[in-house]
Amino acid sequence: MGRGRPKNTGARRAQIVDGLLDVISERGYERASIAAIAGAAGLAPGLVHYHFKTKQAVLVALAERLVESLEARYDAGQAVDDPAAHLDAFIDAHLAVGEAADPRAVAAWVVVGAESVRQPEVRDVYAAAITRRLATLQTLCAACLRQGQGSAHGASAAAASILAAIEGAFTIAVAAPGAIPPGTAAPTVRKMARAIVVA
Amino acid sequence: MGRGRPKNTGARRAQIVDGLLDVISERGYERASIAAIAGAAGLAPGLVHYHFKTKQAVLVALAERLVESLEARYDAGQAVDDPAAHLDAFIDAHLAVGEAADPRAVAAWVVVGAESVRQPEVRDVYAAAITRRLATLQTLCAACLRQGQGSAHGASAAAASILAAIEGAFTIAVAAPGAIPPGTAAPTVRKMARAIVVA
Amino acid sequence: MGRGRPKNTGARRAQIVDGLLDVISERGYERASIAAIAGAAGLAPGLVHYHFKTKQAVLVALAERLVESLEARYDAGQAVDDPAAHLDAFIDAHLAVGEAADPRAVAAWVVVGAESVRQPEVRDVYAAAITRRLATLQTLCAACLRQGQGSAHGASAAAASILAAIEGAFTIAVAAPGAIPPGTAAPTVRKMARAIVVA
Amino acid sequence: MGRGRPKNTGARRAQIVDGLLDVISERGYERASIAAIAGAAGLAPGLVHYHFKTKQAVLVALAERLVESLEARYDAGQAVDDPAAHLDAFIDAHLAVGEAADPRAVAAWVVVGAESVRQPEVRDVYAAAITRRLATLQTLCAACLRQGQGSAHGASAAAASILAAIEGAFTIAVAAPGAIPPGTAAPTVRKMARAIVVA
DNA sequence: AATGAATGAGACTTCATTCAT
DNA sequence: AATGAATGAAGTCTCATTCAT
Repeated sequence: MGRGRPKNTGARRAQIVDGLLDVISERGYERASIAAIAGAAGLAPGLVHYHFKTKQAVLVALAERLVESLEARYDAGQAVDDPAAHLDAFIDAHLAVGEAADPRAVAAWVVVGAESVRQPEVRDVYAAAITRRLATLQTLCAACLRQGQGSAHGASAAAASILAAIEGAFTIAVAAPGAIPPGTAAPTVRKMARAIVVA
Repeated sequence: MGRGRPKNTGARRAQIVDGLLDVISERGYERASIAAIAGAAGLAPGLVHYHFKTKQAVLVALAERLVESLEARYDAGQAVDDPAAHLDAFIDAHLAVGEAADPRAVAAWVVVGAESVRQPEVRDVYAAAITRRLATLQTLCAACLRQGQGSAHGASAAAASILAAIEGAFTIAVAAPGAIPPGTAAPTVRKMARAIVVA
Repeated sequence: MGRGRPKNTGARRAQIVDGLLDVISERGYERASIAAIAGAAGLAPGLVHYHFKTKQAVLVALAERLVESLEARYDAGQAVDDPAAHLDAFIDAHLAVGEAADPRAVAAWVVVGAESVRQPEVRDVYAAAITRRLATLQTLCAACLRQGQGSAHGASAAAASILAAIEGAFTIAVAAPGAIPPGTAAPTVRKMARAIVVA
Repeated sequence: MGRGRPKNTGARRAQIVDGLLDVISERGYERASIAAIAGAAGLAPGLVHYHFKTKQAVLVALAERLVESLEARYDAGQAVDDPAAHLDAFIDAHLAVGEAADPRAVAAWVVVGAESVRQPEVRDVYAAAITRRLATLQTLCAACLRQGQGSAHGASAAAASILAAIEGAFTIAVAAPGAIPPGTAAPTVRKMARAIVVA
């Protein structure tokens, strides 16, 4: 007896998450029906619930993927030794996404943030990502501050400011497009960051 | 004249908007059914559509009220003459809301931002508020910069950074509560603002 | 003590029936909400149920008015002595309405016919009108036939044909406008009538 | 291929249209709620919107079916060569339906005519059917007239009269049952038709 | 694994009717 | 007589989920 059909669960799950990303970034979560997700993924509706127990599970999977790809993008740029350069790289990793690389991911991320207000499972993923990035940022800020002023005092507040500016730039880019001229968010936030970790 | 039942639409509309604020801040827009809104407002469900044409119209009214109350809060603090003090007042007006005064309003504002991704009528209100605040901030930043460095160069970028930090602090406060220690957002952003409009 | 406010029930009722005629002829009975009727009549919604017990009563009143005005139109043309002329006058009285005089009344009449399928009270009015007109027509046809062929045989069938042609012309005029060129219905049916009551 | 559940949309759609025919002919379109339609069809309410996008689409499908069956009924009787016999066959095809064969279809057709006053999509179907039948009738009348009087003059008016009489007989049969004795409509209209295409 | 039908709850919205003023 | 608010019961439609094939 053969082994039956080869498993392809991983690929199918990815395909479905892609479908949600498509729909969510164009029409929001409320309009992201199972049928719409399946349609965007090129699959039959019934298959979604074969690979995911609930619709919410798809959203959580998407949130996880967005976080991973953001973090991967930053990790990729880690070679140099200058703390200030690291900080710039961190900001670019996030806001480059926000402007050029993948507007769909940004829109989806904003929606995930909003959904996390009410879906605890989503919030867990979102909050964990925020916390992790805050920690990373704090380390970077501390290193910069030590080099500049000799002490790491204020690193936590600086990290919070920078992360808030990044997330806020996402929100504004999606909800009030045009308010911030394209291409200016990354340099602006870089400049702001330097101002507070050097002084 | 004076015959017949007196009108009370204004009061009822406010009551309904209150109901939406209640529900939205606790359970999000998706769960804010007409029945839930009416229940929170202590009214019969049918009344909602007597005073508002659609559910979206209630959301728009709520968005408008949130904007108004934010702007009123800032306007109330306008007496001094020092540009830096004005900038501080602006930030406090927003982030004080975000932390102490009315967490329901902050949660609702974040949801409005997310809904505005897909509902053009909501986006109009949201984007207009962002644009207006950006303009105000830019004026404030320009005044500060002229006092400090003699020229207003960079006022636009500074304003964008500050507003992004404010909006981002809202999002994070709602979606990842605890990531930023309560009470620190306002002073942190104030410090950041000073760093970039003085240097 | 005075006599209080002078009664104006008759005028108000007519006004309300007018409102229904307006709405029904433009949007059909299904869309004829009390609010829409009152709006078209320039009155407050609550007043409709003050003067009519139910919405259906308004429809019945409208049906009665339509019937009356049709019959009045025919009666007005009754002076001559030639039976064939009377028959022509009868047809013109109906189809002139159908084409030039008042398209609103025709549309309303077609809707009344359809509503009478399901509302017994409306059907009573409609069926009574049909029956009455059939009797009138039969008399006219009999007179014509006697003059032509000496006997009234076939008057009943002739009357039925003619009335069916009239009602059918109404329906077609409303539901398939353009199928019958305007202005041709009356002469065509007149010709047809003459063919069957003379031969 | 062959895997998965087989499609059955065609059969289900027909079943649902049947349900609407049932309800509409007994209670009118206004009472034909989705629940009532589904109930008459023996299906769950949700299924209706799985197979039809809107309720109106069901009505349009019903209108199309009524038209098809009428036209099929006439086409079936096309063998002879005598134009007058064709004309008789045409009339019988319609009015036989109206009297004996399927009173439900007649009632439904009258309602469709009334609904077409306000629903453009329904009107399209209805008007197209009227136009097509008018064209057919005109050809038949022209053939009869040429045989009788040598010229086809008046064929158009004759066709309009006959079609109006047919549609009117439908309306009267439904809305004022009993006004025309059962079984007399077809011979009466046949006689009328002969009178105007022979003279 | 996959397809697509089926279900039933619940959403928004409309509206006839009643009622307070 | 008149106004306009209030109610609650439908109605249409959407959709996550389940299930037969």
